[in-house]
Amino acid sequence: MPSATVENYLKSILKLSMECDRGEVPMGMIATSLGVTPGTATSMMKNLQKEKWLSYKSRKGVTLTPSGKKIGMRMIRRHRLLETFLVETLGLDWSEIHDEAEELEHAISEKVVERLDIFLGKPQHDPHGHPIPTKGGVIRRLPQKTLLDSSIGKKMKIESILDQSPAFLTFAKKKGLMPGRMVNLLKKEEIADTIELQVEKMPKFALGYKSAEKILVSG
Amino acid sequence: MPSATVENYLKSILKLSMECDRGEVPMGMIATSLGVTPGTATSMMKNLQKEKWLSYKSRKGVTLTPSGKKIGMRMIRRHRLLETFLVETLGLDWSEIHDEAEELEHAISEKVVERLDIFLGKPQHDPHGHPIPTKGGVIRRLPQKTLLDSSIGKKMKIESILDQSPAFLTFAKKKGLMPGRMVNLLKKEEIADTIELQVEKMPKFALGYKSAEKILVSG
DNA sequence: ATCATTATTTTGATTAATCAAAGTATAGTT
DNA sequence: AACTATACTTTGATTAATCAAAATAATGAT
Repeated sequence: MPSATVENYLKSILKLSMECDRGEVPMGMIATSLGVTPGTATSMMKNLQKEKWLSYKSRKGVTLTPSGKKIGMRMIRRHRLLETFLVETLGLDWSEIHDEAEELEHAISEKVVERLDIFLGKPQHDPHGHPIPTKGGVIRRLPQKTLLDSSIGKKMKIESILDQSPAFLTFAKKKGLMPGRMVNLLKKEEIADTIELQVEKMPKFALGYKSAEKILVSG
Repeated sequence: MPSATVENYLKSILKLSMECDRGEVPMGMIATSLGVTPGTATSMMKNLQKEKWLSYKSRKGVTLTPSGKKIGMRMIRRHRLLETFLVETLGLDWSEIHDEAEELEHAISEKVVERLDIFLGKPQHDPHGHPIPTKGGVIRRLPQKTLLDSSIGKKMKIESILDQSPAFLTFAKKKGLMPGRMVNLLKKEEIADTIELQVEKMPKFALGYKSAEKILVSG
């Protein structure tokens, strides 16, 4: 039974290893991602290795073992199911659910997670559009690309918003850029560093390249 | 922001002070109720006093301050709302909800508690029949007595089961002795140390005095 | 009142998680 | 190759929560 702290380390390491992947996750990323000093991260890695949740090579980095990955995945599943519950059932706002879920994910039992999953109708995505891993720890992934890379004139479904900062989320919401909506990329203005787009029946508008890369679409 | 441990101490002390009340709650009860050694309890009391959550008199015992009572009440509210949610919404069994709620009550935020309360329709009682304190920390209490003390022939409503052990709960459930049901005390057999009773349209049966004192009724 | 029992407090140690600051590699210039 | 900056590790200390066992007080029976 890992502590809440350990669960957080394993979840963060799993996420880091999925994003910026190069076999090993370097110490520095772990420390910043968890908001601890590098020394704390190092000493924690030694403990996690002792428990066989990961393998740690000094000044190289860290790779999760299957059992470590399993715990990390479990935490992601819990987090995303909880976020879904908080929005769908309790009507909390998109922007406030992350911190709530962050606490609850350590307190909820396996049994309650599975009941929640059934109650919610086995959702595939959380309110941010992130896929919810299965009980077995598998992420069923659609082929996705960023809005910037999608083809002009083809209607795409918004899958998720990568920048989860309250500021960006609020902006995105106002423009209709929410998971599930259909979006049409009208044109790209390379020189102006903008794209023009239209979400369903809303007015068209422009978006910077940087922001367009924060929107994942499929279809 | 008290830690989960502190929340547990304050909740337990509040409960003890409501049950066996004599002004001060003695150390021994606190230690056993929390499953720690007496020494641990003593040193904890000193910390809690430093934080102004209670006042501690050496070899006398402990009384909660208003702020300590408030935290204790908040935990009871959370616990009972969570138990209600687990049974009503997720369909967990009566006998398994206590431990789940015990964990979740420390992780849930004020906001989520209140949303949950609304979602559940502001229930007055948890599934065991225990009253749920209001947000302000008030327990609205009906006049209640034990089944043993109720008058013969008068139909009473079962309010709660005092013995929450799985064994007793399972037995009570089988016999229909559940909060909300109407019960009729048919006769008392002082010599045999039993009462005879009937729950709604179920067959009549006998119950020992000791067990009859574990059922709270009103009406 | 005296002594034994029980209740409580003290003391000294332990564990998990953390930090600050000092030390050591590694990588990237020049 | 030498040097500097960055990345990482070590060391020593701290805090909250706990225990075991020794010390002390209170209670109750003789």
